Amino acid sequence: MGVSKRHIHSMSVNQLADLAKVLSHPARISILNYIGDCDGCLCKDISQHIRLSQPTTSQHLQVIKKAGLLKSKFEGKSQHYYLHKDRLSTLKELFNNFFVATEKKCDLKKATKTI
Amino acid sequence: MGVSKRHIHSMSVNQLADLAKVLSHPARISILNYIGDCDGCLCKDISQHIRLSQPTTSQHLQVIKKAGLLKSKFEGKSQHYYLHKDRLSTLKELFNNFFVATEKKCDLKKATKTI
DNA sequence: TAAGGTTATTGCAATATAGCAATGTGTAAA
DNA sequence: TTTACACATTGCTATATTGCAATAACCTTA
Repeated sequence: MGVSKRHIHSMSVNQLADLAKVLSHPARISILNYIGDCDGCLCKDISQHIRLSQPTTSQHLQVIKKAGLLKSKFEGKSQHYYLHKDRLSTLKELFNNFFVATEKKCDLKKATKTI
Repeated sequence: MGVSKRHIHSMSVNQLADLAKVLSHPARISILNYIGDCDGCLCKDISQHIRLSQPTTSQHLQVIKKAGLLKSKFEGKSQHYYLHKDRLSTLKELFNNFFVATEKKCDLKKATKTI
């Protein structure tokens, strides 16, 4: 029926897919890159830099933040965005584990074949 | 207008986003997991295992293959799917580089701050 | 050639996503 | 209190994605 059937997949698989989805839009990659360069920057600056409107940028920021990859702090009249470094490390590990596990399976198959 | 504005982003950013998009659906993660366990398996088997219809499974397979993560071979009357290990390694590196670069930026900022 | 098995494609409906203008919300300074 | 600035939310349109039934295409083997 065109509805994504999340429930048939395992927790961990859904979790990885959700995090990949955050990275699946170039604007969100650009935003993460820019905040890395310019820790504590504002939505306005980000939107100018990536050349998308302020509302669009704000929405992307919410998506990234909901996934836990950003922190934000209100200072004066503006919201400052920071990378959530620990969470990024976790994410790095999750992706790495996925690839390593997949590679390992290949190697096991190959080893079994040569016996 | 609701059209994704790829052109405003750099090549490498678009490339990473495209690859993340492949992993952004749980069915595709499950498929990669399963093919890892069962190298050379058939669309029919995969579709039974992940409990999605054969057409749906076939479409996901095309998406993954188009990104270069799968190889396939016709043997007899059936198509056998294999992981493209080299390409997976490249992908692993791409993601890793992204995270490492992002982390490094944070560290540089921190170092500059303490000076 | 016909029959059977496997995969790809097509066509459709339901839902999700991306983008922006307009508007609301909240804070700081005048 | 008013003004000004920054951000979030709402409402909308255009497009993309997900899923399956039906069907086509393809390759074996009888």
